[in-house]
Amino acid sequence: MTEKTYDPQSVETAAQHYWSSTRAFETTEDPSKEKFYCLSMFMYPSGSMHMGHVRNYTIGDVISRYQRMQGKNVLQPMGWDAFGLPAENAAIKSNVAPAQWTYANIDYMRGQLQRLGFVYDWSREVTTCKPDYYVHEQRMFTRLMQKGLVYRKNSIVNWDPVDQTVLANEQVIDGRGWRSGAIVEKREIPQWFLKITDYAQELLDGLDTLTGWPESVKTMQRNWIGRSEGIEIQFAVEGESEPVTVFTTRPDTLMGVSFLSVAAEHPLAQKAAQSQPEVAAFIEECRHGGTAEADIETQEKKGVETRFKAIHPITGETVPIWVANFVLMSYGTGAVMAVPGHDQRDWEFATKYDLLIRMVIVSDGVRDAIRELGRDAAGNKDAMSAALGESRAIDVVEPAGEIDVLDAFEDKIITEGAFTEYGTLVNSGEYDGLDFKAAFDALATRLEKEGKGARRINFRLRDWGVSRQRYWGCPIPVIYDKDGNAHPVPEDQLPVLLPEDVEFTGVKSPIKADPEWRKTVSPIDGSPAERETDTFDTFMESSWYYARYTSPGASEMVDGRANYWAPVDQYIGGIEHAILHLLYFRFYHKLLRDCGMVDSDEPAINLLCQGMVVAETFYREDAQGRKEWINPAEVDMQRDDKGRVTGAVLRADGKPVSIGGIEKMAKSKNNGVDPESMVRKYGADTVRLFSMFAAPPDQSLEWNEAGVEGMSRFLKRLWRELHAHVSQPDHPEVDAAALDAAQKTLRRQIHETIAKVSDDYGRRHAFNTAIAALMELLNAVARFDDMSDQGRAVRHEAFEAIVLLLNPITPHICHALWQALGHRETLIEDQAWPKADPAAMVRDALKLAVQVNGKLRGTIEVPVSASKEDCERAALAEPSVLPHVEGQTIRKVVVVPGKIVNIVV
RNA sequence: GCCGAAGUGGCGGAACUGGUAGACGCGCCGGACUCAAAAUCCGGUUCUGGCGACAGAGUGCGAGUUCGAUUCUCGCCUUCGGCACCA
Repeated sequence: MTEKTYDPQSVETAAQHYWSSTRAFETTEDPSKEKFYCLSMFMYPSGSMHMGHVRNYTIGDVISRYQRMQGKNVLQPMGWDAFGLPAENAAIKSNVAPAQWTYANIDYMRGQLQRLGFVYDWSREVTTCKPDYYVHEQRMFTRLMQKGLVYRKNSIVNWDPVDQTVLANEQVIDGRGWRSGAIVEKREIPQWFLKITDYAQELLDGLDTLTGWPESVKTMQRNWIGRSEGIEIQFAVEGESEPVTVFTTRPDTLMGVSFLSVAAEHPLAQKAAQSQPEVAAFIEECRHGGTAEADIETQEKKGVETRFKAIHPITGETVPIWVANFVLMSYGTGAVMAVPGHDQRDWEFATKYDLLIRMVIVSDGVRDAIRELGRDAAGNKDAMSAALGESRAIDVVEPAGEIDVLDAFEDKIITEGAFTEYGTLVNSGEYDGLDFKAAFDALATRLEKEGKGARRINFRLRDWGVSRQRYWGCPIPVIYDKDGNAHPVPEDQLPVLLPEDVEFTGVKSPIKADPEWRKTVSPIDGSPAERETDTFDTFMESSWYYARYTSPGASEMVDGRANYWAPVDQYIGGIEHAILHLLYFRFYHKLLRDCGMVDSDEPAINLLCQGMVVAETFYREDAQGRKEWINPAEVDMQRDDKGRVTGAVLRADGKPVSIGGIEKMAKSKNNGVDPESMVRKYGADTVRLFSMFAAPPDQSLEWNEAGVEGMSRFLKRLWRELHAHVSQPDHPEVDAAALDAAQKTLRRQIHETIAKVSDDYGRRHAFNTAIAALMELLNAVARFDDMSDQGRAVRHEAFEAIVLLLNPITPHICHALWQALGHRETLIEDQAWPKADPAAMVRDALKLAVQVNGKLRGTIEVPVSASKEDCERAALAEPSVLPHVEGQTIRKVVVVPGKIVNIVV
């Protein structure tokens, strides 16, 4: 049992074998125990694990094992997000069917997970590309169709005119198709949508109940949902029967409207294009480029004037209508009223095309300045200065009056940029002098009375487009009859199977290319009909997998077991999923609830978003200046005698390479480190320990092999020191009353460490500082050379604590060391998390810092019972403090009990 | 462009509720052991000045609040994540 040196491979094989042969992590519903559902985002089977996975799953495994040691019934499942684009790309590249590629990857990666010691309940594994999984998704969709939560409408996609295919945003690079290089066009095709907007308000309100989610994620979701209160206003168009409807959150600026802007896809733009070649040409130009919002928002703002004129709903004035490339057809009504004086984007557009800029709102400062001037025509310059800001005030010629203030402010708006804050209305006829709220109410009431508008709550959130024109996805269960009417596939005909044994050569989906696959009959009258050949967005599968884990084998999507396990107690995944996945996940849970499948309102109580794994990059440039990226594993760093990095060399040839900076681990920069090779070299425990130690879980983690070696040293040292201890003669129980000062001190540190580490695991998820505290404890134990009976007893207590506290992170070595400490039960069976003993943590003296004017000048030690006056007296008597207070008047002394004394002189 | 984060020694990071900045680890320097090396152990290591005691500066930049700011407020800079068809 007492091996001399630590051999990770044999220790880990033995522990893993023990866990799998005893099925230690298979879980059943047990109402007598508190449940804990710990879920890490499931894996895309890309072929091999990367460090991001290791980090994600280590965090999940640590939390699961910790909760299990708290005596809870823990569910930790794993599965495969198996549909998606990369399988199609692999199929094209290596001429292997997507299904075959996917299943082979899953088999390999399952082994990788096991070798890292992650203990999942594999009896609950899900694979989303299998019919026994996606049949439930199809059935759910047909039910949602019947509930009216599904509809079909045209929407815009990226179209590659050369490959004749729809491209994902990722496949559009600088406006061109990634394979063909052709300039991408926008194209409208009919697609299926889920009415997530019906749940917009609930998704927004629900965020307030998610106290265990990071604030940043909730803020991003709130902004994404984007609730705004405003008015929908109809502008009649001269000579047209259909008005243009706009939505605005700033009706107070209505009198400042100097034109309307509509999207290129807006019906009025299309109509203008018929008679105006320049409009047609502009719309054509807008068709180029991708659909990504980032591209649209960063491109140059351009527009063209149409022949149409809109009629202002209050003044009856006519204003021009423009087509503009920054108006999104998918947001609001596809048309906006432009108020260049009070909206910066409109201001830039108006400046560029020389359109009218009107001032209709003034700041409170200007309003106050005018009131001031009304009372006292003198004393004007200061008021103006305050109202306008330093730069404008100097230009004002005295004597300034009310008109000068307004003129100067208007001048500022026209030349310097829009004034976008709330203020007081001017140049607005009967509405002059009103503030935002009063103007909003007055205008809303009038427009509603005249039938020209209505108060409205608008959401930025758009309905979820779930159609994809791809092969490797779940077939959308819809049948089109001969008249083109869509019908859900009847439940007894589900699943609609995706053929797996196909030739996939590239552009066209095999189920679209095959004229037979789509042939079916109408569920209404049995006449010939065709299937939908689009497949679902893969976010569909990842929106409910957590629920399926609770009910393996259920004939429906979930069964009664779902309410035992759901909601997830701890969800762990990358911050990159903060909006899309996590919003669809929440939405789908509400759909499940409304279909009577779960009782809860939200799918996950606590959320932890881990940061990325990054690493240094290295490269050499060839003659053309192209960079050849070199893997960090092949490079040695060079340093000066102060340890500063001076350069790096390729180990193979000893010649220098350039250092390219820290980047996210990626194939493109060849800075990925293979987890498998790290496990072979150092063992899974070391890899797990490093990934938990090097950074707090929510920050990015820099992979550094020297740091990994440090972790390996720590585990070897623990092994050595612990075995040295157990080779000593047996020791008695700890007798707290009989301990000497040094023994007491070590014992206090043991219990302080138990308290700190428990808090770090359970509340803070600060695994890095938990490990640091355990290292400090081991350092203290190693220095503690007391070989007496009580000395050995206290040392034993320390080792037991270290092994138990470290177990969630490095479970293999702890499994072995627990038995080395003489336990007959294995650690996984004992499930005992240690408790800190308050009696062992009592101190009789406290250290206080003494500051003079906020600067540290010394420390004092006082009894725990010392009063504020005692502390002050001791501080003023401290020799290192004296020189700084002598000859000075003491103005104030701040004493913070247990922390600090600050003397102000 | 919009939304959300992050920025602290040579490096990763710590300081949890406004109270001793730099825990722990890496790297580097010095020492012990060794024929030697590896491994291991011990000591040192923010910067500047000083032989030293010590003094001064210091948490991206610039202001502010406070007896006291890495922490709170305002304004900037840089880097990263997301932006609806990558997952």
